[in-house]
Amino acid sequence: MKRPTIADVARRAGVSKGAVSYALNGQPGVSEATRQRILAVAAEIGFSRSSAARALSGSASDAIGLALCRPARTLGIEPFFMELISGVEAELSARSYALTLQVVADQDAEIAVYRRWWGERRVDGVLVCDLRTDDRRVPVLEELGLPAVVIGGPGGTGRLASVWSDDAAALVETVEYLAALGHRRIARVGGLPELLHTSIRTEAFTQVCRRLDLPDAVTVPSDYTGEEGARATRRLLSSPARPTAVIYDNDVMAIAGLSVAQEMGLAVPGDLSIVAWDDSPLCRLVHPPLTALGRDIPAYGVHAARQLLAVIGGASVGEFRDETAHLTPRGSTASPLRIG
Amino acid sequence: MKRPTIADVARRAGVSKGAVSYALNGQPGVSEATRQRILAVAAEIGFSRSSAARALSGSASDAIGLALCRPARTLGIEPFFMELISGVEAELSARSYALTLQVVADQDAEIAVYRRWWGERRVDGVLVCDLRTDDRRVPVLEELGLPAVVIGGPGGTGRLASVWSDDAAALVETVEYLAALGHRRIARVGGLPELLHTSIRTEAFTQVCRRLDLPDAVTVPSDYTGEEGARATRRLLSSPARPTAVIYDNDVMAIAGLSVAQEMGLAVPGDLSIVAWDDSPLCRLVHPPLTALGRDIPAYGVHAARQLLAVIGGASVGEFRDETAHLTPRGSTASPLRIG
DNA sequence: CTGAAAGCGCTTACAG
DNA sequence: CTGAAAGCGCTTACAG
Repeated sequence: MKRPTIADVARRAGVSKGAVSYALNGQPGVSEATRQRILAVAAEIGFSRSSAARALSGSASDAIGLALCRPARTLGIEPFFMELISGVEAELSARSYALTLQVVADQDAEIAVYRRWWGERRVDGVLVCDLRTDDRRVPVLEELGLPAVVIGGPGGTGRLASVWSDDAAALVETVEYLAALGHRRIARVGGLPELLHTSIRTEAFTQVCRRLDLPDAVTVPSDYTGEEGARATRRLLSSPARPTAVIYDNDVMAIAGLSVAQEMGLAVPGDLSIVAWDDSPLCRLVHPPLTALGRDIPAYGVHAARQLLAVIGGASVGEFRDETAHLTPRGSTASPLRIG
Repeated sequence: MKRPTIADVARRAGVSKGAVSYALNGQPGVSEATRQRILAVAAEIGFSRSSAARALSGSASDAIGLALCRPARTLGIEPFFMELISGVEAELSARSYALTLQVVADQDAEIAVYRRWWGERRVDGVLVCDLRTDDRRVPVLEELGLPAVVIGGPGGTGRLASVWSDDAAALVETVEYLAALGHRRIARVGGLPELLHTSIRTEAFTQVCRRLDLPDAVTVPSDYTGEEGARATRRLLSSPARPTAVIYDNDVMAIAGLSVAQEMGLAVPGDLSIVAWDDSPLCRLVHPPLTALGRDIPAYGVHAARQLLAVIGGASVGEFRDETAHLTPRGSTASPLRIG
């Protein structure tokens, strides 16, 4: 059984194929009555336009691309991407756009995917994640002319549109909160050092600690996995002047840190306060629940998708500053116990 | 700057467009020398075939679809889907297939998406998740003739190909293990009751408990969220004959259950043993680490994708039985303490 | 407001 | 083994 084409609709509605096309695209060229009749016929015979034929005729492919460059093991465990995707989807489905997903091994593979997608006209634009310091993907996308929105920044996005959140401000708020509780030795377990937002956080951390005259504002680099988070925590808690508070760059590492503290016989929050970035349901599941920096990630995805659709639509789009993460104090932070 | 077409390659290589097409598709019709020359020219000018034109000419669209019908909040927190997707991707990228993802609100929306995808020739086939008892999607896909592989079963998949794992066997192994430790009152916090694998597990649970002569083999239905997992656990632990062991249908609920037990002053595993399904890094992060039922989810995705590509290729494909989940004992299970 | 026609970039019989 | 040509299903100027 062949699927109906635009010619079937035209024949059945007694009009030309062109008229059907205009009616379907909501363009002038057909009377309102004709348009309604055509739409009714199309619905009746279950017609939907071939996306291939549309794309070939110069229309958009009505799909956007998202290439994810993270090893499978961290992809699964971090809620961030799925939440982002669900937001992106919400915006795309509303406009009948499809999302093409591709997991890539490294930046070169990612760049090759962009070239292929654009060459094949498979996507109308892409969302770029995990912006790095001095990111090689940015100039390639600029050169290709592939519509793109970078999720990250500020800065480092060249002439590409972007959506970002003020991580520096969120970090400062957190350190000030811990300092107000009486903490003096605050450490941080950071994310992948090559990511731009990691260096933005690290820089902000160093500066605010200097301003508040806190010593030893050490950041231990990590990779977002629980194993590395645990290792970094052990190292920090074994040091002679161990910190009384640790800020983690994601929820998984924070939970691993909590476990390590308990293993080592340290009370949380009595002996150690813990703050997690990327608030998630996980933070509320553990005992004590974790104080966390959170924001609406699905909404972030919605905004990114909206920006991209605007770029695809030909609009001149710049930076969009999303909500700043806010701190939700829970049971894992308190004033440090007086020692001796 | 226009992107190169097959005509550009043909002109530059001094052959017809047809020859280029044959060369690119690895079909007979061109000599090996010519093929190499054509391929070299194509690479040189950065040519890739328009997927739209290919699809329109009757070739495959080289994309498969995955519609996910879960609320955003559970999508993010469960590693399962991301792990599955990373496996699916691994198989697809190797064959240059794209993955089109769509998050849908309910089964009707999902069915509409299948109809649209097929009508638009946007995908060559689909992967179907979260199989339900008496699933309405199955007959629709059969009628449409859309190549599909159902992830789930056994049973309930009609004439569609499927990939499944023997949850009943895994559950029996778990109950026998707990019984061997001396547990008599074992409960279970189940997943969404409408999912087929939930009812398969529930049925297996009831039967093995009867066989082992264990009383009160109660299953509390839930929805995979931490909140519901916590609520179900509170209910179980407050009952007069509280269980000494609980099996959870996912990791998130198990972690929530652990938290509740600790809140209520019950020692794990002394007073309560906990087993989590869907072993994940999370299970190793908490304290004590959770005994869990696990299997290789990315591999499951690889197998599902491979099956689907076979179906698309016209092969007659049936059920594929994947690895059975195996139990990894960790600190959350032990013999129950003798009660006074 | 409508109809006939060209064209998008491929694939694939069909002659040579 | 190669070349010329039709056709996939749309969109969009271009005449009427």
